[in-house]
Amino acid sequence: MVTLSEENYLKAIFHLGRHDKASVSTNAIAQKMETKASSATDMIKKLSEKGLVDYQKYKGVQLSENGRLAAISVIRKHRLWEVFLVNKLSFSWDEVHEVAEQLEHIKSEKLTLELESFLDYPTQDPHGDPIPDSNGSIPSAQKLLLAKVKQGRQCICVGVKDSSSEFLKYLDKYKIALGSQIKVISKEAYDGSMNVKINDIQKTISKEVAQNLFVKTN
Amino acid sequence: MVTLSEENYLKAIFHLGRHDKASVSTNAIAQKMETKASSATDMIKKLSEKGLVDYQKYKGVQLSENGRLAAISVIRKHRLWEVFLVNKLSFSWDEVHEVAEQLEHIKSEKLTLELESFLDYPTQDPHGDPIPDSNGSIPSAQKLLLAKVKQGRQCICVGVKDSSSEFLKYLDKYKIALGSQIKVISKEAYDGSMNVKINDIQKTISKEVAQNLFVKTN
DNA sequence: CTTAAAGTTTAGATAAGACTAAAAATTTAT
DNA sequence: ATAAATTTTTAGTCTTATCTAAACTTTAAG
Repeated sequence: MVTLSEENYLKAIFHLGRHDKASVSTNAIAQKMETKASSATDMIKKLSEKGLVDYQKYKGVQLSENGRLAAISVIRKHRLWEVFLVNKLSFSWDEVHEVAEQLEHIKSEKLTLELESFLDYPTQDPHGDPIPDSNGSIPSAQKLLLAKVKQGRQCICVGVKDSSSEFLKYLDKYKIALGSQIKVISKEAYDGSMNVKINDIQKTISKEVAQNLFVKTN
Repeated sequence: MVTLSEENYLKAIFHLGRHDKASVSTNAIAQKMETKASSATDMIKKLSEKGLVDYQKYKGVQLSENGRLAAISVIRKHRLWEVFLVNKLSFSWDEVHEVAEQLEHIKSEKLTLELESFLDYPTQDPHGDPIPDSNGSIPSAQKLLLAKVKQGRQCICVGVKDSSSEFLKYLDKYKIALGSQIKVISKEAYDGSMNVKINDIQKTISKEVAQNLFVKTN
């Protein structure tokens, strides 16, 4: 049995180890979990004893195969519930996180499968993040940051890197949503800002925004 | 903040104190919670300090107004989720309890309200139990046990007293569901069994079954 | 009305998960 | 290459919810 707390740690380790595949440091985990390094060490030991992570003292951890599957299962449920909250109940994409953090821990294989079917097998959550399937495979989205898009190119918004409520509200305010057409008119070398057309409306976008918006070029 | 464990105790006390309004004994609570009397005492003290129950040593407990509201809130969520599982996902009425026991603890007022709206404001769960509204009022169902129905009377199945998986499966097997028409043909004084017509099909029903089926006479 | 049985509470222990403070290992800088 | 800084671990404590065993109340029997 994986406890609620263990699930949260596994999820944190998964997210921290996502990009570079070096091992994840105790401090990084503690920071993500908003706890102290000593607490992280305690939990790491427990996860290690349960075979969910590979751990060597002072060298950080990596998820084992079982740990990875457990983490992905939680992430899958989190994202499915987010879709439910937005598509079926009237939550907006900046309101779903906290509730999904609770719902992701509900233990029922049948529930997850039925929910997935009820939602018509969505492949991404309201922020554009991919939803793992029941085998733990994660559909890879070939997406890039808007900041990387060359002048003159057209693209489609497919996700956000920062899914904080503040950023999502900013996007809502300017009618930027998943699927929005974005054309890069010009880029300002000085501050990294961009001149873009979003759904045919011209707007200047800061570097901060461009670095937190994922797009797909077409 | 009411913890998960506290919520479960409050729910247990609510159900135990439902019928007679005498105070609920420590042992009864311990038994319902499948724990020891000493553990129940500990929790009772905690609930008492939080003002959720009225407690006098050796005299049992009663829910305070706040405790009652907290218990009802949990029951409301439990029953709404059961409706969701049966009406929206394809759970049968004997499969919902365990999952609803988890879902009932999700904390989000908005979620509960939106869920209720999504389900079109149901007034009872799949077992015929009333769903409290957001103010904590419980619609009273004027129902009685099938065992009490007089010979020759016609009635409608509106709920179950025993919602164990075994009983619900028995009912499914003989096509007895909420809304089924039941006519009492005759009653056997010796063993309390009954001869009934259920949706025009004749059947003999044991005392055990008749004492666990709620009906409304018309 | 006294005593035995039943029910309840207290005392002391345990496990999970967190914390503080201090020790140990590693990394960085001189 | 060693000292300083940083990171990580250990040791000991706390809280929540549980347990066992023992002590204490209440109830029931005679």
